[in-house]
Amino acid sequence: MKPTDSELEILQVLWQEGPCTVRQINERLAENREVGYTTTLKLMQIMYEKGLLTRLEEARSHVYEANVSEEETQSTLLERFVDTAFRGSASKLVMHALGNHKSTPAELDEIRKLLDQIEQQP
Amino acid sequence: MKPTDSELEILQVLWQEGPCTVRQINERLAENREVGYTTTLKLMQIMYEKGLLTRLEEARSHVYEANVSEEETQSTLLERFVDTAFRGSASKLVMHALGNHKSTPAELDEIRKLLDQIEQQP
DNA sequence: TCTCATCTACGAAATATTTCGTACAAAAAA
DNA sequence: TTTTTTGTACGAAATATTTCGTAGATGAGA
Repeated sequence: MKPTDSELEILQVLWQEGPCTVRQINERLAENREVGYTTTLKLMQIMYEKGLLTRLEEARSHVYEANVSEEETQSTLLERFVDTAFRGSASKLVMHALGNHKSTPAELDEIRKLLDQIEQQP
Repeated sequence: MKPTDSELEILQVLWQEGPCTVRQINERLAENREVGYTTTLKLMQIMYEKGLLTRLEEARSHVYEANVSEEETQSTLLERFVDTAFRGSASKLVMHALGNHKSTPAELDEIRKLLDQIEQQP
């Protein structure tokens, strides 16, 4: 399941904040760009129909929760992205990403450790 | 300039093959999925108007060429992708990419060298 | 010359995505 | 109780993207 750009924006808020009402999401989105309440509502209803979100209808204002994990979504999107933008070459993508040196030394160390792990497997 | 998915598909062919006619592109695209000739033509005309492609009109069938480099396009797309899918964390993306995809030992070595380079800069 | 195949241009349909207005229910405030 | 606020549902407009049909030009071959 590939979320659209707007859907991903909503998922990001839910992954960071946990369960939210439409109003809460809308307020977070509105920090960055202008967006009407019913726009956000409609999007979340669609996402609910698609199974991207679950919701509790007990209170008058429903509480929504992400029904896909951040990790799994990132993997899905990444796979597609590697294919379409980097012709399937994950290492090329990695080089590019590291090339824009925005990573801290600690992060670089973590990557190095991961490399060690991978190379030590037979 | 962010190319759409279809536009990126066409750019990929041009980056691999060099200058092409619409027919050549269409044949390459048709290897993977069904797509009409005029569909490809129209897309390439739009890309020309946007400045994504240049073209030689000397022959009856125009010869198109990419007007944006693969590298620069990858950087643009990557930056956006890191932000939307990985909240701006390039290192998280790298970890995912290395974890999910199989890279050859040679590629992993290259990455390691790049890490060395980055860390040795003051 | 007279088809026939192939090309461009371009309008418009088809599809996908995003945005919003309106109707109506229910809680909260006056 | 009456009014105001806040919520859902949902149709449909607005926008973006993709697809295709048709018209007309041009060159190749009969």
